[in-house]
This record gives sequence, structure tokens and C-alpha cells, in this order.
Amino acid sequence: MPELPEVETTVKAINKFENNILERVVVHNKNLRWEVGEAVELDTKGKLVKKITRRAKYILIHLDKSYLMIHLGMSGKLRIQSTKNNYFKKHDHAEFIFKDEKIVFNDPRRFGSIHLTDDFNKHKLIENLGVEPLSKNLNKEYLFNLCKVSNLDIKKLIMDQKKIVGVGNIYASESLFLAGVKPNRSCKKISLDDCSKIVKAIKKVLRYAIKMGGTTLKDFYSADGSEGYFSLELKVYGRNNEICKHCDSEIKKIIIGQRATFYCEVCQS
DNA sequence: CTGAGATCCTGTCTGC
DNA sequence: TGCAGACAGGATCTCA
Repeated sequence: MPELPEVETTVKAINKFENNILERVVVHNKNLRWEVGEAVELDTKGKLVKKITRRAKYILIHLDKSYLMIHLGMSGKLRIQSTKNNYFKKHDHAEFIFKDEKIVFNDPRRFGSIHLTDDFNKHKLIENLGVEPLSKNLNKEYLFNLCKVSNLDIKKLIMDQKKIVGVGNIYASESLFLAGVKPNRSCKKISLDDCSKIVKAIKKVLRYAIKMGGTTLKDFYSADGSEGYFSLELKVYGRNNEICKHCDSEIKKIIIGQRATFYCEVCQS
């Protein structure tokens, strides 16, 4: 489910808990992508939430001297629920309980994770991550320098979290369509001018998707229960055998790195 | 070091 | 309708 826009949308929905006291965290199932450490329950009791931010696809809850890191994996989502409401869903694995409301972590496939760390920048899952796509660190020169030394297809490169964070399978296809670049083009055949188009496309697609509240395909909802409307804007993702919205040819589906990839043979080269 | 492929897990959809 | 198999928005790990 969640790529950068969905995580950003989720962060916006829960940032109303900033400056509130996190009374306690209850973990119902610690067998997530990585085992949830005891500290997540033990060392978070009664802590003030100072800020809630995002780094890559991680949600960061800033406590007094530590940080809760939440990754939603493939099927994870958060939802806000009244503490008076004892309603419980299958695959609710953890609850972050405040005075009147709680944030519930639900994740059917359990590819998500929850950590408590003293310094998220030094956490092994974060320290080696690449640049934020919406920052100035992602620019045509940065991408071109990566392309010059890579033997990957361009789509694999822009999805590599150690190079650029936040771009997942949907937005990779969408960005390359907007840039007019075929996803299976070798990085070695990507020019500086192509990099300029790709960088602009990534930023534009992600910004617009955030504005639309992310992409709801089947089961993404923001923490406040709202749907993401970027699904209506998808130009290629999931549209194989349908007609391209820019020309009249058929959208093709190929597999790159075991992931479904969509493109238009006429609009992209 | 790089890159390809398997792998973790459950739910849903497709085709026979 | 039932059931097997494919597939799903992620990302790490192993191996060549």
C-alpha cells in the first residue's frame, strides 16, 4: 500500500497528537517484519509526543528522548479510534493510547514494523537511506551521477530506497510515464536531459498525490478514515490493455524486478 | 562491490 | 460453487 504520499497523508492525519501525552503502547502481536522489542511498551509510558514527522516511508513519533519508528510495509495502516470504543479488528497488532483517542496499527501481511530508538538517523534501517525526493537533494545531477555507474533499468534505480526514498511501485510507473521514459531503459542510456525530466516528474507526481490524499487501490485509508483520490489520476498503473490517456495505443504490462510495471510504448521511449 | 531472485505473510481475484 | 494458483502498494537477505 504505502508509498511516500500515503505515509505523508497518514502523518498529517495523526499529527493532531503532537503535544499530547502518550499514555501507553499495547502490542498485541510482536511478530511483525521484525520482532517488536519490549521497549516499545515499557519505555514509552506517559511520554510527551513532541512532534510527528516522516523520513522515507517511516513515520516518526518524537518522544522526549527517543523516537517511535513505524513502517507500514505493504498492507499496514493506522486508524484513529476513540478510547471508549472497544471495537477490535482482525490484524490489529498495536495500539498507541492517548487520553480520548488511540492510534491503532493494523497490518494483515505483517510486513510493517515498529521500533523504539534513541536516534532515528543512526538506526540501521534509516542511516543508509537515500535522498528525500521532495528535497533539493534530488536533482538532475544527483540522478545522472547514479545512472552513469548503474547497470539497472531506470525503474529499479528510482525505486531503490538507498538512492531515492519514497518512490514505490505505483509512483515509479507514473513518474516515468510523465517523463516519457520507458521503465526498462538501461540507466546507461539515460541522459542528463532525461534525468531532468524524471526528477521533475517524480516531484510533480508525489506532490500531486499528497494533495489528493494518496492512492486508494483497495485498502488504503488515511488514519482519519478518508480515502485517497490519486487513484483517479493514475495514467498507467493497473491500466494494462486499456487505452493511453495521451495517445490511442494500449498500455503495456511488463515485469521488472518481480514487480508489475506499466507503460505506453508510444509516449515513452 | 553489484545485481538477480527468494522470501516473509494474508487476503482477494481469476480461471478451470 | 469450490479450489488451486497468481498476485498485491515493501525491502531485506542470500548467493553468484
